[in-house]
Amino acid sequence: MFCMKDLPTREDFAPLEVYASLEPSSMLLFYQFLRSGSDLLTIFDDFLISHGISQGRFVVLLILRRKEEGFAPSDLAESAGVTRATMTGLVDGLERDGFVKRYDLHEDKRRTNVRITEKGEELLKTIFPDYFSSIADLMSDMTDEEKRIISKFLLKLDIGISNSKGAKSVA
Amino acid sequence: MFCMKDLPTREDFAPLEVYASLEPSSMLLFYQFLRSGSDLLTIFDDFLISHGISQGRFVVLLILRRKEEGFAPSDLAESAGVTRATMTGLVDGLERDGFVKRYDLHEDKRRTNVRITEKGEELLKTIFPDYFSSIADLMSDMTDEEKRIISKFLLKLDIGISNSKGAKSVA
DNA sequence: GTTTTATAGTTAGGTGGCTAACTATAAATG
DNA sequence: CATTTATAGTTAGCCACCTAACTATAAAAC
Repeated sequence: MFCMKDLPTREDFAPLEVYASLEPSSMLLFYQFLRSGSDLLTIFDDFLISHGISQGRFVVLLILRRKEEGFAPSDLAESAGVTRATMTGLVDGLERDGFVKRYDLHEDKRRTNVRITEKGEELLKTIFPDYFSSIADLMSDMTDEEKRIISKFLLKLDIGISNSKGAKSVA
Repeated sequence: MFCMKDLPTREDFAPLEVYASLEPSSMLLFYQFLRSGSDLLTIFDDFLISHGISQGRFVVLLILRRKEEGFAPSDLAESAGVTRATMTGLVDGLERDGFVKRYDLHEDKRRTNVRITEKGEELLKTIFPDYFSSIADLMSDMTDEEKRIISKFLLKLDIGISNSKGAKSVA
């Protein structure tokens, strides 16, 4: 979550113009983007919590739905973008509540296979209708053309992001 | 943070078309946006941690810089978008390390005033040059015209977001 | 002017991430 | 084949946020 509800204004940057590297338009967009992204994440979280599931758990169920034969916990972690340690906790909770099940793989005793259960599928089915319509509502002010433009922007931003990661200078 | 590195593709939504409320283009943009926003937040975090400060603390210092005479902790919490309890912890840590100082307000013994110290200012000054140039780099693929378009999009999204909040149906 | 209500800040305890270290098994190497 | 190295998963402990409850003070209402 990004902690800055009151975004700085263009005037706030005026006293900082001694810094040659300061680009107010980039700064403003950066903050605005973090703010919106963070708000969207919060809304997403709250929505799921009101349906009795955490974001992490929900995403695991969504991923499991993609492949009937199940996933290794490490693949789930990779797909979800969390550590294996975190995935252990998510799967523990989901299994305890009966939404997923672990199966042993006898060819390699280190490995495990995780599958969604019938109960897990049912949970998703109760959430989906609201979920889809809420997201559609969020985007309802935008035309398809606008969506296309934003999507292109996000790709450019991703390029900036991966460059940063590589350079390790990052912001 | 948004847990879903492998975003769903358009094909992933095909089996879900039984849901009338499903709008694949909205869903894809929603996920793409969450993903990029989350990546940006992570980069921002990592950058600050490499400079020895947490995001929450950094934002408090940025806010304090805006007003010489300082802020009440509750105003800081409001501006930062965190709870008062969280702000107590942030100010505790910053004060312990000498970056801010609490002052009593004698006209109302419940209240406190928090100000940035010289040491706090110095810390920001060591971070700023890198900070500004890193953000400028992130945005370097975009023209000013593009920034303007994105900014407009984000405002539209914010409208969707505040509508959701009001409706409490939210996604 | 006593009592009720509201406000500022803190404390206590919970959650969901993380890293680092550990266990068990498998694969590679001498 | 014995030993080293790598891999899958888990455990333990940290951090930053949250909510709910508490303390002290101030303001409002009888």
